[in-house]
Amino acid sequence: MTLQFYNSLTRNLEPFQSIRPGKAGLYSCGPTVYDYAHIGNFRAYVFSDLLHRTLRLFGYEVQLVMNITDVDDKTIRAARQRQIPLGEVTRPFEAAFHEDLAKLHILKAGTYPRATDHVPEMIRMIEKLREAGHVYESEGSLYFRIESFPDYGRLINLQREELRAGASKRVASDEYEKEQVSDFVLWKGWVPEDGAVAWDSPFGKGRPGWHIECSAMSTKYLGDHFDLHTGGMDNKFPHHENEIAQSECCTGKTFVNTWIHCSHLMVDGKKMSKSAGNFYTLRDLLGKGYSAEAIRHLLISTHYRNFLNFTLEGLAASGKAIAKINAFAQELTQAAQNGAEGPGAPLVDLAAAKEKRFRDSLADDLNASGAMGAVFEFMHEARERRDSWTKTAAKAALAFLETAQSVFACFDLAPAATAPEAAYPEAVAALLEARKAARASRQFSESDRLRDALAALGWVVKDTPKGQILERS
RNA sequence: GGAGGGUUAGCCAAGCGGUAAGGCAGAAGUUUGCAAAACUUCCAUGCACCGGUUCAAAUCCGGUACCCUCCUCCA
Repeated sequence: MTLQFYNSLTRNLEPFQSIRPGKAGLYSCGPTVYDYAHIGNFRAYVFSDLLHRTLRLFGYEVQLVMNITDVDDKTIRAARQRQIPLGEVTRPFEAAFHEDLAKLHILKAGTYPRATDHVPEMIRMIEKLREAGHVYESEGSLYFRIESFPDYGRLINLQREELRAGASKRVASDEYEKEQVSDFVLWKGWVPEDGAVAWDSPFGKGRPGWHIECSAMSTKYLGDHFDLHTGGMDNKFPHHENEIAQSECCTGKTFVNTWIHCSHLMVDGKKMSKSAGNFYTLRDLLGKGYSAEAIRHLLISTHYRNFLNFTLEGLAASGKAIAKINAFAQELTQAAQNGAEGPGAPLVDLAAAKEKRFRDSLADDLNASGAMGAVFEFMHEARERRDSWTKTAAKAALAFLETAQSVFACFDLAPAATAPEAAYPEAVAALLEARKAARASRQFSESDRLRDALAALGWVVKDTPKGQILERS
């Protein structure tokens, strides 16, 4: 099956055909580094990673670019409030962002261009647009005249008359400085609130508008015309619409073939957002003891174009689900080492069939839920075929799980051996040792008393055929 | 007001015309000194509602209800 994606530009499912055979250029809208990203933001990045990994699974060499927005109203405001240079606001959050990406097993982009490192490119682009007659000046700032781009509004199916009317009640009626309310700024003339944040340009001292950075940086690293551009639904308008206008008016070429937008993460039926205050950061959740893998599982468990209602209950369910696959991988690893000889055809064939279902699901517009279903079906049906768990077949089964892991990246297929008892605090280790002795002499009331004692210290003890195992309660 | 999306078991969720995947929770059983874990089995005559098309509809068409997003901070 070939890959197909839902293209926001055409509102249709389309077979994916890359511009250059075997290669895919992917631009993923990155963060504004004025604060920690919340997991609603990370849904978009995990979605983009799912796309990235799926493209790789299907043999594409992916060139991924993700921007870091390190100059805008919010970052400048934070710098002013804290009375520190802009970079001292943005760099720590940029570093935190990369740490969070790594924790969520999001593959690294080839480049993470910063807006502040690409101001000359943006200025050149604005100059080109000005020469082509798309730009006008007002009160020291430069604006893009959307009337000069007939295709404006394709992404959101916008009626141009509505724009003219300024249909949104949110538009302040005193914004006269623009010819039309939906014209957007390319270059913001310096104002005192900007403080030291300013660049010299042929249009005077100032700073770039938000939208121009993505046009300048994406075309710099991926070319004037590239394959895929992703982001959250709320970036369709105005951000991506404006990117298209700027880029196409500047280069005269089609900008991006396929636009893919992921839907929002909800909390209590409402969009998770900074402004609403109903958000969790990755750090919050890790601090509560949830694993990054469970978070990743939850984020990919719903199709990217559907709303995902985030709950801690759902997160706990994800943690339990992935633990079962991990245990299954353990069993298979045992069989791969100690199993019988022979082809084990039933298990080998089953793995091939489920892998096909897995790949077909992903190819169909990134249906991760269907693909995850294939993995669980495989686990159950493999156990029904235990007779065929030969060394060879178990290796084939593990190979399928590794393929699944190459896209989902939420399992632990080779978990470390249970920590030795010596690794526990002394008091805990002593209780464990005493309980072990009590159990050896079948003094179960003493054993249960020691279990309660451990519970009082915050540990749950479980008896397995291999001995006692401790877990944090 | 305009544009777009949604409604499938207690919760999450796939399904894209051929008779309801999967996960969590729950129930019973195997195992266990007892638990836990693991494993096995069970768990929607039904897909918001009302019509229509069809041999066949959760899937297509028309309508109704409710929910959500966007319409220049937003991933």
